[in-house]
Amino acid sequence: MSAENTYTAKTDTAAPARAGRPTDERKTEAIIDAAREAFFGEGYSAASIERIAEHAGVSKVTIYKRFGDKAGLLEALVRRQAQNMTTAIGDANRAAETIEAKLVNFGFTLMSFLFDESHFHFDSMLIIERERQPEAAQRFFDAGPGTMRRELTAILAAAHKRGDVAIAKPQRAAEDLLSLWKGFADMELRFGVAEKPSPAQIKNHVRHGVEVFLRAYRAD
Amino acid sequence: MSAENTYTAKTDTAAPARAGRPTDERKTEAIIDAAREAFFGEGYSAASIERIAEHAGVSKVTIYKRFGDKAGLLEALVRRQAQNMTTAIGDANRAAETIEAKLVNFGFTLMSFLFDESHFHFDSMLIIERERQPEAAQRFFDAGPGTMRRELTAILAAAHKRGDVAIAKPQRAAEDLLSLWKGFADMELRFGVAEKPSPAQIKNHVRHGVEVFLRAYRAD
DNA sequence: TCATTTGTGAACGTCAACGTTTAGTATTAT
DNA sequence: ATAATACTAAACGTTGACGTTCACAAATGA
Repeated sequence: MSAENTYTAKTDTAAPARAGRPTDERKTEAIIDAAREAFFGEGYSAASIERIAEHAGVSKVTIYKRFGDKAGLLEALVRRQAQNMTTAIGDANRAAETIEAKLVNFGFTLMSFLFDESHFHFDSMLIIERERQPEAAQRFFDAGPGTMRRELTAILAAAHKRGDVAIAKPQRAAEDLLSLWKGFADMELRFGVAEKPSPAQIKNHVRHGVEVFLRAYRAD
Repeated sequence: MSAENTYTAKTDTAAPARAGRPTDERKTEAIIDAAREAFFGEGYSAASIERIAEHAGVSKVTIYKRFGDKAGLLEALVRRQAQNMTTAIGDANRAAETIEAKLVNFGFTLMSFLFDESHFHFDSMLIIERERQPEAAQRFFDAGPGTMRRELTAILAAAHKRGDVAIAKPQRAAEDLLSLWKGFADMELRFGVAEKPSPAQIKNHVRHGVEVFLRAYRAD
């Protein structure tokens, strides 16, 4: 929150300029990574801080010093995850010629991120655990799915204004398209292989979704 | 497995015709109901057998006598849930005039079931917990989503043959429609109210999904 | 009535995890 | 060198949950 950090080009810890031994930022990363894997894979309750510490190559006390308790660790992870998502979506909103290309672009970046981060487990976990951490969950959904929906809604509304599509209710249409994309992933996860699909497969999924969507919403 | 049960019209326990005190079948129901609520609401690990017993108005020992252990209880619940789902889908596949009415019919029954049973929590839980109970999860997915997909695929293929729609790959189209339906529910769950939507709202959701779907797949 | 089975309540042993404390080591600025 | 901070390993107290055991009550057929 305050502005007392200094930055270097690399991941190297910047000089803290004061006090004793500097905190090793890579440890924080390692902890969050291990927490992600644990929380994603086993769910919040089943995941144990002891195993997270071991897997991160870090003492248990370090985790408590930095994150307070288990809930605090979850909260930090949620915050990080939402932030990752936001930047990924920012990247996705780059220029493209046709509305079709724009949508494929957006969808591909989004779906790649979701698959890459095993995001569905996270989703699942948060839905269950949101009674325990309502604010964190809310913040995540706002930053994640909420932003996606807003961005996509804006894209569709603009396309409608240009006459590329015929969309009376852009938010609902955005939900439709998101559903088509996400549905693929759900099916994949339930029936299919647990391995994450190749970029080519993801692109096919996304393309198909856009195709169906545009057949339904194409301006005549 | 064996055929030594006798049946009456009601939920009343049939006469066991042998031995000492008859098992109270309503207790089994109460246990499964409580387990459903607990597993749905908190996830497998967080749910405690002690609380389930208390909530079911039953001794803890009774649960262990009937289900062996916690995993056994989950397995029984999964079995029951899959069976409920199958019968619900059977009901959904009744006759209707137009393809549109058929699809709305199917979707409405399906979505009503999903919402009514807070099925998404269950889904979420199973995805996380399937490492612990792969066979049970597989059986559930086959009986639930798998059956849905098969049934819907058949309906769409038949409609294609009659020339009502233009669908080259019926299974993919079925996934599209299921995605559109389920996506609504997901959004609802993430952003919206936690309360379950009214039948009218569900019907609106389903109708909209069918509408979009048919605009995309309508035979010209 | 008696044998048989279901079910209860309370207590028990065990274990895993949370979160804390302590004593000591590592790494930095002064 | 010294003070200050980060970090570790190991032990600790506590809690909650799993699953079991035991003595006893309840419900039924013979």
